Amino acid sequence: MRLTLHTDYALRLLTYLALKRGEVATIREVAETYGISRNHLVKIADGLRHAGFVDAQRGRGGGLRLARPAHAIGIGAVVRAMEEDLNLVECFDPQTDRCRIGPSCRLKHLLHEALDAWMAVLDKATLADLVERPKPLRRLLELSA
Amino acid sequence: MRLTLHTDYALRLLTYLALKRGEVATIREVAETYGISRNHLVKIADGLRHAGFVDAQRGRGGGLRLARPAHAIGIGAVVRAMEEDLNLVECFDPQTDRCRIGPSCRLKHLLHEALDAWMAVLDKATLADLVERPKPLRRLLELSA
DNA sequence: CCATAAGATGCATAGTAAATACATCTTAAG
DNA sequence: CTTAAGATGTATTTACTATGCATCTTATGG
Repeated sequence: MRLTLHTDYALRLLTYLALKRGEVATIREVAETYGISRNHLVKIADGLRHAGFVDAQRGRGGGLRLARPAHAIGIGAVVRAMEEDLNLVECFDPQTDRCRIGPSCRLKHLLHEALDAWMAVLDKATLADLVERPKPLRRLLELSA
Repeated sequence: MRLTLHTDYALRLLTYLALKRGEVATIREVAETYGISRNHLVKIADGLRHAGFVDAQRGRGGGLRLARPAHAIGIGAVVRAMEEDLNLVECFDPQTDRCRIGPSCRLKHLLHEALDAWMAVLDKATLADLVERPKPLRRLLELSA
């Protein structure tokens, strides 16, 4: 059980933007800072834009910034937006379910319960909580204090 | 985020064995009943045997049976045994962690918390809970009432 | 004691999804 | 009108999961 890198990188990007305090950051800058693929991050930024978490400005001097204050960006919401497939098992999706005992299986309920518990934890936190202590983070990212 | 089919099939196999009430079932029989690959199920049965959930008897008249009563088989334990990789993100594993903000990142803690909440739900249930109402399940699997 | 039916094991292959790269288009600033 | 930025679509690579196949080991029954 893993989250996709998409989700991981999306949260890193948002963290970076939160630490920028409203200034724009370019995708290139963020990719180079974290040492990850610029092309890949483009897709992720696009996803975040479509989901309404970031605003993008094209052209010279452009870049990305948070579309809302950090405390208004829930971590659960970000995960739900980026993680396309939260079907833990085949039978979560009626389209793909081939399991014979589907109708009477209690496992599905249990796994749904577990997933709800997982999401509840993520829904309690916001991006602001992730950058509560900005100083060490800004140092690690080589952002001016 | 998905569980592997390994885990899914392992739980189906255990469910089948629980419904057999101590009688042996062959891997072939279980694979054919669920309509899944026999070869694949062999591997899964082997994993369950190594983890101590089932006993296997080779040779004619052999097969699988639960190594312990259903109420002593925790669902969380099965998931932990079958799901090799519970590293939700890169930074969960110090071996693979390349993230620059690792040391100060609060996300890791949050995701660990969420994973604990998820596991807590699974740890509360046992195989016995999954077959609490055996009749409809036995009918769906075409096991004699 | 041998034929057969079962699991055990290891290797090979296929299928799928994620990650990455590349090319081109659009937009805005100076 | 040049340059720097994001937008978009396609192609490729890679990794992992799932599956298949071949062979070995073990036990039972005739």
